[in-house]
Amino acid sequence: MTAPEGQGDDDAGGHLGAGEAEATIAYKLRLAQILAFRAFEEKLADHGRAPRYLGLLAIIRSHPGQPQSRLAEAVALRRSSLVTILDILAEEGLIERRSSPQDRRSNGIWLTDEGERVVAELLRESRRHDAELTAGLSPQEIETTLHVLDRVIANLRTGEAG
Amino acid sequence: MTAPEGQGDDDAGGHLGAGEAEATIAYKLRLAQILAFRAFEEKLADHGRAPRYLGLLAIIRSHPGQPQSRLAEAVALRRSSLVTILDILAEEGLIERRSSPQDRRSNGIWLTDEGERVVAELLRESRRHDAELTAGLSPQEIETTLHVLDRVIANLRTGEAG
DNA sequence: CCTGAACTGTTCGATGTCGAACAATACGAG
DNA sequence: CTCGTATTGTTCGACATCGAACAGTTCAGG
Repeated sequence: MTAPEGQGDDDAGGHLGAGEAEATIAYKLRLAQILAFRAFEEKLADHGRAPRYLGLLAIIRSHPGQPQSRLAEAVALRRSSLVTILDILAEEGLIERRSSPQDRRSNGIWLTDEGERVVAELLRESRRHDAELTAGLSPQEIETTLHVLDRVIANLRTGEAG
Repeated sequence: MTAPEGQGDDDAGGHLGAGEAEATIAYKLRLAQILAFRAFEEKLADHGRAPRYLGLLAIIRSHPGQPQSRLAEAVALRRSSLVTILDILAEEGLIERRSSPQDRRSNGIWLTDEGERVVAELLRESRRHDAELTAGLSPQEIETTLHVLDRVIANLRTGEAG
């Protein structure tokens, strides 16, 4: 019943499907994420690099003063990758590194006032963006999907042996 | 009810959440995709670069002989990115470029016999991987999520003005 | 106190993806 | 046929992310 196109047929219009691989969560997840991320960034191309790192910025807002390593885990990037990112966000005046008094190795990361302002605005945009993504879907379907994604993330994180 | 941690609290254990941004599909989508892709690649680190491009290979298998530009659209990458990828896959002996007789600009892309073999094996692995991702979830929840992701992808693709 | 293991942020080289440009080819309007 | 436009694969420079290495720091055990 769910055969968007005959596999192997040289159909003229529409997009190519992946045959049986298309039935997997991982496959659709990747496709959807690439397209969603791209669309969001293009729509806000005039907002500097903040849109790309909105997820990170939102975490910093909810958890001010956390060390970089903790933030890296939260956004599923590597400590080394976060260095450059925070350099950029600091240069754009959105965040601040304050060296921790308790632990001289680590920095606490904080939003600047400008950062707070930008994040608040971009979060509004992101809600609008999400509404576009999910057009034509019921609130129930969306809620189920959020729940499933939570579980998928949790399943993957328990396997994350440092 | 769904408050994994108090926002703003300096909770000791667990992972940091993104506050209100966490409620969006786009945010969870990105997190889940990064973790899933990474886990799959690490598990199959000894299989060359095929795991990373399994989605592409599966499409080629289902639609042999398609031009590169078509494949690029299907996997949501750019034409220019696909050139290097196909170079690698050709060098590993998994695919073949055959110049089209009808249009001397374009190449048809085909799996080699080795490619067919590798893809078949990796698709088995990917099904196993997907089962791990979705552990603890009901078939209904998974089906709903697949449906939602399909719709999200469709919504994003209609906006893709060339 | 001392010493070694673990953790922090950082640098560096390798690889992946992008956007803008390009030559070759196809094709439609006249 | 002819000319302009669109498309195809490609190259190139910019940027993002990674893994491996590193120095500085913390801390537990002896």
